[in-house]
Amino acid sequence: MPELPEVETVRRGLAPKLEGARISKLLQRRKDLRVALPARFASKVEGRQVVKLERRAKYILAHLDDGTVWLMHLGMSGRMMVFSHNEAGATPLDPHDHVVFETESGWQVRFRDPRRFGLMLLLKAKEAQTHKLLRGLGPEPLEADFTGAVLAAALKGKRTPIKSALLDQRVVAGIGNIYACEGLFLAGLKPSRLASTVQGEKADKLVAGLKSVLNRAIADGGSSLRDHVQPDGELGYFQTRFSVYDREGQNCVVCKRKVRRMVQAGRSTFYCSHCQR
DNA sequence: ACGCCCACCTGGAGGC
DNA sequence: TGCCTCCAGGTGGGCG
Repeated sequence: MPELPEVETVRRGLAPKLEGARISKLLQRRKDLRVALPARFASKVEGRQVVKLERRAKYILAHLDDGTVWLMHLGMSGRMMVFSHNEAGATPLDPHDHVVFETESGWQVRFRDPRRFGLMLLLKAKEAQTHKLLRGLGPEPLEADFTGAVLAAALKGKRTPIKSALLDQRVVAGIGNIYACEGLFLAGLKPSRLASTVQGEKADKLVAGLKSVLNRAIADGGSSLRDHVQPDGELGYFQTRFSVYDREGQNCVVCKRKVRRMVQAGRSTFYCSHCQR
């Protein structure tokens, strides 16, 4: 599911409702997602105020007023849905609404995740920097310090296809299957190219391609394929702008030759064999 | 240490 | 209509 642009879209949708708000009630409808939910989850969150919502890679971090960090990941099929008090009353819960919480200001948020690959954890303030899920993450691709030289250094010696390397969250954080394919297309790089050969100008172009596609996707509210919707229920529409992803057999937007699909490390890769070298 | 493969889940789409 | 197979925005663990 959700990659960086979708997670950022969710963060931006939740922030106006949650930042500064106090959690009045939390309902945990299932004990475990990808990992066990926090013990005594409700009692640790109820009464706390959300100070700030932050995104790191594909994680959303809700900083609470006691220093706790409420860590959320949407997995493949997770979404956040925001309802006003009245809307919530008129909308029955779905069997996959695993965590439901309310703010004193009258919002209800539902975390719905049919496949349950997502997670919610509570980290103590000190843990937040060192927790194993966050510790090894690579640079944020939209930060100014993510440059061609930085990417090139991370790829040095990597004997894996560049497509697979981009999915490695230690190399760069937040890229998933869609934006790896799209970024490589924009950079004119063949997905099967050995990662270690992406150096110099090639790395510069790849960084530019990734930043460009991520920024445009965020501006469009992310890509709504199967599960992603913005917290207010609006669909993202970046999927209508894909150059290669999910376009097998259709014409390349640049050269009009057929877009191809192959499987790398068990994941579909879409590319144009003429435009990408 | 590194790279590959699988498992973890559910649901939707398409074929017969 | 129904059943069966394949596929899906992720990721961490185990294996060689």
